[in-house]
Amino acid sequence: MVKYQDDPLSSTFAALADPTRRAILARLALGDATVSELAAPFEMSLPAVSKHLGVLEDAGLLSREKAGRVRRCNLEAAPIKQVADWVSHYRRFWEAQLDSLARYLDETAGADRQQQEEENHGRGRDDD
Amino acid sequence: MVKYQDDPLSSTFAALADPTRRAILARLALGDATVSELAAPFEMSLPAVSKHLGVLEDAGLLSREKAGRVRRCNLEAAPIKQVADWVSHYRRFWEAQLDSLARYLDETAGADRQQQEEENHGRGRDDD
DNA sequence: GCAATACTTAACCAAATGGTTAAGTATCAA
DNA sequence: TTGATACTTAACCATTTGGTTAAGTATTGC
Repeated sequence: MVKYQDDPLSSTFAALADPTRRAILARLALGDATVSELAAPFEMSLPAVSKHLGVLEDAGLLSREKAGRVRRCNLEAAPIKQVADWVSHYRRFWEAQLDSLARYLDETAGADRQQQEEENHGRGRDDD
Repeated sequence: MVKYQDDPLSSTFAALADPTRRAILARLALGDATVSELAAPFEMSLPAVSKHLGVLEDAGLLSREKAGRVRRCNLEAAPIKQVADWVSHYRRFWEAQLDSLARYLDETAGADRQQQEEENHGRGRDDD
């Protein structure tokens, strides 16, 4: 079936699709750490964490340098920038939603305010 | 093993970790479309596309409304905004890298240029 | 009503994922 | 050199994923 291989964005998204790995990245955002330090907060075995680190490393999100018998892990943000770039193409869509909400609020607040109570069944989004 | 279930960010990332699904979203960014229209560019079977749409819908990235015997699919950008928010926490890292790269280039271009060839084993990243 | 259209659902398969335990490797410390 | 430390690798397992084909379900048009 052969997935990704030369599809960096897919492997980045796949790497990020796991809460353990995102927690590891969050930890690394505070500063570099050894494998044991990264593993400590999790209940899973060390090999399991090691695999997660492998996935992150394959996705280019993490680099490791051996220093004696410990491996120092560093966050590598470049693939996240790729994600940010991909995401940016869709920004207008959620902003459009906010825009039309704002426009709606403007309109109702502006001219015909008395209509508000008659037809406040409108576009009832209040979870933003 | 029970994954995600109540981890929207994970299921969003997982949904985005497939080029077919990202292509579908890109198509939907041009306007809504029926299932057949979405399926047309791909060589895979219709059920396969249907499954992809199911994954996107489960992740909240797509909504479908039945109109007669066709299903109109719409892009839903809210989960992508969640991704953008997550990503934003890491923005400073790639900006920092670009900064330090710029600083490094400034330094090497500036003062001691002759040292470059003696120690260009340094931070040998050239794949940016 | 009957056939075509536009799907979805079911059943199946191979490969990938995420975990385990056990064994291996490299380094430090005594 | 021997043992502990810090991992990684191997082998295994259950579940998920992404595809297939075949069958099922609405809806439309004749």
